[in-house]
Amino acid sequence: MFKLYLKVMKALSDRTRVTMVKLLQNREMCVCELQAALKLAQPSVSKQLKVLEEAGLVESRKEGQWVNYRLSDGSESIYARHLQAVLRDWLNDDREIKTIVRQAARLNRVEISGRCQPRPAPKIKPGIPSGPSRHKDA
Amino acid sequence: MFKLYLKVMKALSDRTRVTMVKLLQNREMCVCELQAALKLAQPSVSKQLKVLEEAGLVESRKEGQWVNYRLSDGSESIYARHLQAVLRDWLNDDREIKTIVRQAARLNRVEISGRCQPRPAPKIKPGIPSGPSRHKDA
DNA sequence: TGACAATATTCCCATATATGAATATAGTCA
DNA sequence: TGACTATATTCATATATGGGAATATTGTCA
Repeated sequence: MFKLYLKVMKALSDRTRVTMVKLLQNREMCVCELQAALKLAQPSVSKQLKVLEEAGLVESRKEGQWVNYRLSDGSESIYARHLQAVLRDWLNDDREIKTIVRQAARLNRVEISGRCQPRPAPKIKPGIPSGPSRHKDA
Repeated sequence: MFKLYLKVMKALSDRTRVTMVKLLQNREMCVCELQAALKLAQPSVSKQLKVLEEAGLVESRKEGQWVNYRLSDGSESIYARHLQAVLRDWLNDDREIKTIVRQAARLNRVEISGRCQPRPAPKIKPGIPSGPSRHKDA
């Protein structure tokens, strides 16, 4: 009980995670979209989503190659349910939140595709100098 | 706004501090009583109280040699006010909380006085072997 | 099947945080 | 004033936490 309370409260005591919740209040989003919205490394996004998930605050659902995250209904605990509810009203006028939410509204996973992971030119094995130039900036 | 929210949430995301709030829901308590109830070192208690105070969750008031802490009315922010309110209902059935709160009900600062700080025999200056045995176990 | 994209996991590092010991401060009382 | 008590602050330390790089995993598609 105490542990569950602490898990939910801690999950919602971090800037990144709360921003995620505020984003998900508008619509379901995949990791890649959240990453673009939050401007963080992909592993960071995945990890924070896991924290939220373990606190019973979000749920995930696979859709093709994507994993969509959405707010859970809070059935996990009164803490999750209650805080989900109040967070609908809180922080809506915060400048930082507003900016990110507004920008995220335009985000589209198809647009993001292909540049979601600007990987460092996937290891070219020595001896095979085949394709050095990827569609890095096209 | 976001910062204020985070301050309140973080303040209430720690086991010790939440327990303090639950204790203070019953009555005003001095540092020394809280220390006895929580079985922590005195500096730890003072520091956590400061965190709660800066989040607008508790207030302090001097009374003679004591400093009494009580819950604030939450006028600092909607976050403080709201969480104060829900915390009245939450965790009341938690075993840990119940035990501590029950024990604290019997606490009395006068009883505690004199053994609140079982200090390590306050530095006897060399050359003055006057009083070696204090009322350590009486 | 093989290349690639999206996501998760592991590992490492920098920072934050909770705690206690030592110490400082402030008030009380004889 | 001086000893003592309650509280606050400073300092050091162990642990927790958030972030990214590298890597693993999984699914899609040609």
